[in-house]
Amino acid sequence: MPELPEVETVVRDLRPHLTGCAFTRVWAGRRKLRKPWKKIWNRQLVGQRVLSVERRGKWIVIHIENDAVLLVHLGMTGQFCVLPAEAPMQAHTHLVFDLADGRQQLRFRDIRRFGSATLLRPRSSLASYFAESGLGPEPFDVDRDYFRKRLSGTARCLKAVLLDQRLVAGVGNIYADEALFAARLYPGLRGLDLDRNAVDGLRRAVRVVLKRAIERRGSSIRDYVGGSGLRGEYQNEFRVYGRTGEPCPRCRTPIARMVLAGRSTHYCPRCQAKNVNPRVSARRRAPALITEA
DNA sequence: ATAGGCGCCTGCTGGC
DNA sequence: TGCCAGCAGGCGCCTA
Repeated sequence: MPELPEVETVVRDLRPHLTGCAFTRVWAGRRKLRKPWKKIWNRQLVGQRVLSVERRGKWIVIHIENDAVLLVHLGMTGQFCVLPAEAPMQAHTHLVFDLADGRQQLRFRDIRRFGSATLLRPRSSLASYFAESGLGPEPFDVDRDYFRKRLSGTARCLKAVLLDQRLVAGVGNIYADEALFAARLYPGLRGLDLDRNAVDGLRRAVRVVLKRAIERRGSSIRDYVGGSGLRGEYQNEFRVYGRTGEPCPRCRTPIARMVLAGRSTHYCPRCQAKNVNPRVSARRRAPALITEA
């Protein structure tokens, strides 16, 4: 579910509630998440204050006193909210952290349990944790040269490249499709098919789409809510994602759907050209890419 | 190196 | 009405 804009929204919502606040009690349910929660972490967290709440890619990073980090991933259906302690406990709530004021709780809820919560100690292991997974740079930190280099060197399709967290961290299925539409690029093009302009355009599109989605507090299709329980609004601005058969907002051609990199992929068959730069260089059209619909 | 397939989970929708 | 297949915002593992 949650991609960079959703996780960023959660982090921004949680930050004012958690920063400087101590955990007074931790409760963990029996059913395990992607990684099991260890009982010893309860004791290690109680009495400790939150130093900061940050985001890295799709990860929520909560720095705690006592040289620890609470690392949370929302998977597909994770919700991480501060709620009044008396709020009814919803089904699929797996972790509850009582906050020092006694009136509020931080709760982790996850229907499909693809999410995870881990306590890392010491804090310095955070860097190696991300390094081992090869987590790439934040999209807003990526410069032109890096993007050109990584794109030109790969025969993988653009959709797969954008979903690969090692290249750029935080893009998921929705924003990959939306960015490719914004850049007018066919998702099945290979990285090395693109000229410099196209690569630069894609980098720009990723940033613009993510930034706008953050402004709209992310996208709520079914389960996603921010850290305050509020839904996002960007789903109202989708141009292709989930709009199979509806008219393209630019040219009215029906939006098409195909499976790429194992994921449902939505695009406009007319304005997302299979050749790189249709208006400028029809010559560059690669024959292998203009067959099949 | 990379694509494809599966598994991990639950819940909802649409077709018959 | 009921059943079943297919689908869903993620990711890691395996195989070819």
